[in-house]
Amino acid sequence: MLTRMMKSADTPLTAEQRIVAAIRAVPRGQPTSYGAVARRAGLPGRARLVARILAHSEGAHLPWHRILRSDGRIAFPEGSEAYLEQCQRLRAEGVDVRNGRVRLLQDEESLDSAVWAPR
DNA sequence: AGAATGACAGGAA
DNA sequence: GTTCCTGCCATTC
Repeated sequence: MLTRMMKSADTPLTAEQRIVAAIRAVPRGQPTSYGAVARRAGLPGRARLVARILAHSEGAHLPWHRILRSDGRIAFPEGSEAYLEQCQRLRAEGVDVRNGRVRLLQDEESLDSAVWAPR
């Protein structure tokens, strides 16, 4: 009682904390979208908040490179420093990046469904 | 307070 | 498959 109040108690996580957690949960080699991260964090419609948090969280060691636009395209201007860095990091995880774009999985689509029902 | 901006999304064309 | 256009949300001018 007293002890649990002193620690972190039940302070509801802030929107930012939930989003950061959702970002950390994105598996290697399985990129997702800003909007999907927001939904998983329980904040539908706040894709732009996800983007803003990433932009301001340099040094937080987040897998920022796994977050793309809903259409699978890299969000940075083509050819920019960050763009190239993102391509290379994704490829390093085995992701097929073609022309600055990847194939995103649907929300309920798991990795093995993608493996066993490729298209 | 109103306008502009941004690592966006989804549907229309 | 595209690109284009409008809506969104939060912050900054």
